[in-house]
Amino acid sequence: MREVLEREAPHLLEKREVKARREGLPDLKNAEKGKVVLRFAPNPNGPLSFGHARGLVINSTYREMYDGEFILRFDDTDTKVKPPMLEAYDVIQEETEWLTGRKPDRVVFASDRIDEYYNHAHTMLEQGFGYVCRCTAEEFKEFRISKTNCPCRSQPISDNLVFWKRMLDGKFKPGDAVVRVKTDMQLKNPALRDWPALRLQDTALHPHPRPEIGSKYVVWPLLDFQSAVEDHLQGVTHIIRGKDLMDSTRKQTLLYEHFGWTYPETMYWGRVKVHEWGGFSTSQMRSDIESGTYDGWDDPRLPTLAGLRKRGTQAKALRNFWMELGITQKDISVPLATLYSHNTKVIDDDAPRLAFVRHAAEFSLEGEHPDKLTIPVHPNHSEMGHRTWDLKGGQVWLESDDLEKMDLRLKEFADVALHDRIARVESMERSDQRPIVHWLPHNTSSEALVMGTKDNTLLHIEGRLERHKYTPGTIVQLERVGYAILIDATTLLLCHENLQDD
RNA sequence: GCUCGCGUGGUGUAGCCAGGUCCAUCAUUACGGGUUUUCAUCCCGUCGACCCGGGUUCGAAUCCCGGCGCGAGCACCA
Repeated sequence: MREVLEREAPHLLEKREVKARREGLPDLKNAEKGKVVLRFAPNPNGPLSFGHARGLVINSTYREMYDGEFILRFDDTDTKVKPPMLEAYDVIQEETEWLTGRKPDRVVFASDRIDEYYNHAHTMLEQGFGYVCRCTAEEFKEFRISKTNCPCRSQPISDNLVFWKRMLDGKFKPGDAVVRVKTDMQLKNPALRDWPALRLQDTALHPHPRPEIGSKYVVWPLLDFQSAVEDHLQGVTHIIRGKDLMDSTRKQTLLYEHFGWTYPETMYWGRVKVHEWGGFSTSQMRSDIESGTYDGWDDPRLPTLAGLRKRGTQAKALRNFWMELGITQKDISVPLATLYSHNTKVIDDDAPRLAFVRHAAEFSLEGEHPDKLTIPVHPNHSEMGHRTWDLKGGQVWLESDDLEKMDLRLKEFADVALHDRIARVESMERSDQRPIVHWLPHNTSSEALVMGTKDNTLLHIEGRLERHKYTPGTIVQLERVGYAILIDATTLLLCHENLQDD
């Protein structure tokens, strides 16, 4: 068959290659191995959220694919509306390393680069493609809507330079003056018309949280200007970001044309909502934490990286999750089950099994039975060893919900019949089809607490936990309950939201 | 309103740029079955989709036009 095709229609064979399922991310346009520079630029107004992980995963994966460079940049140029949080700078760097598996090649603080932005603003005014606009925001909005030039647009360069100096010297109040990029007020897209590049901020009242910056500057660049200039300065070759920034690309391209620069290649992803979480914003979480609604940024109910990590979500699972979504521009809504499925695949092989008996009821064991029991740590991995239970004293704990049936098989142990508070051993061998339940001997267990989340509330389940020597942070599987991470020896947190129990 | 973008099973995703091998990929969910002395893991199976209408073409998920739906931007936020 293949020979015939090769002879008669070789093009059909080539097509098959093309249609094979693509592995991983699509190729970058105009990318040369070793010469790709990517960046991820969050506002450090809080720790990273679930959504930020996409930017980190996609950009850092391309860094690996192309043996390029990855920059982590703090876009911390707003001190009032979305003020940075001092602790976030370190937290974000640590979280970035955790998620991507290595440190960024460069870390850039926009607030350290203000002089660079000033220089470019000055160039812009000097060369006449920017101007100082003294209209109010409302006045300018009218001009934007009516496609008419604002009076400031035509003032001479010398005036612009004078006004610029007065801005820098603090002679204007916030709102009194702004530096705009001259584009064209006739542009079809209203968002692009003479967009603002730098504005004034009252940094006496709203100082920058970094002590070395504080109230040092009153003129601050806006995102579109700062980001555009910095991308050029850092030699960024590819920008991959949310499609909400599409107009940013268009604005910035106009600025690049003025400067005679070439804009990087861009790609976008759409909006992602997680069904169970709905909408969260960093500022909203911040105020909810301050008001005590949540325990902190690592509250497991919160869609933060810290919260996910605390409940045992693995970096690898997050990476797989975002890689699977890829970079389509579709706006999507995904269920947490998808993330949990990835996480389960990552953790199961390494999760030692432990018994946790919920709402435990105590029984006395009667009848012939050994006083010791040895069972595997992991049913699929004998190399993980075994655990030994001490049955001396004959006191055992069973789960309240399992007591509806009087005849039960204690897992890995014996068939028993329940009567009052007595469990009589009927057979060590499995003798019938009675249900198999997990259980614990009194001597090998302690009281414990398992926490979980459900519908944005915290669950607390009390019970008996098998004795163990695992350290906090270990992820175990509680048999018949679910995966959980150790907070301390007798406190655990369920990794995945359990939809059917309790 | 203006501007931009996106529409493949319940949820995601591949295929679309370079039309035929697509009665459409893979994953997830649900359901069923198997392995297993866990309601876990693993394995097998089943259900299930090209937004609508025209056009081009021998042939359209793929190209063109129109409609509809959804989303984003139009901040002196990022």
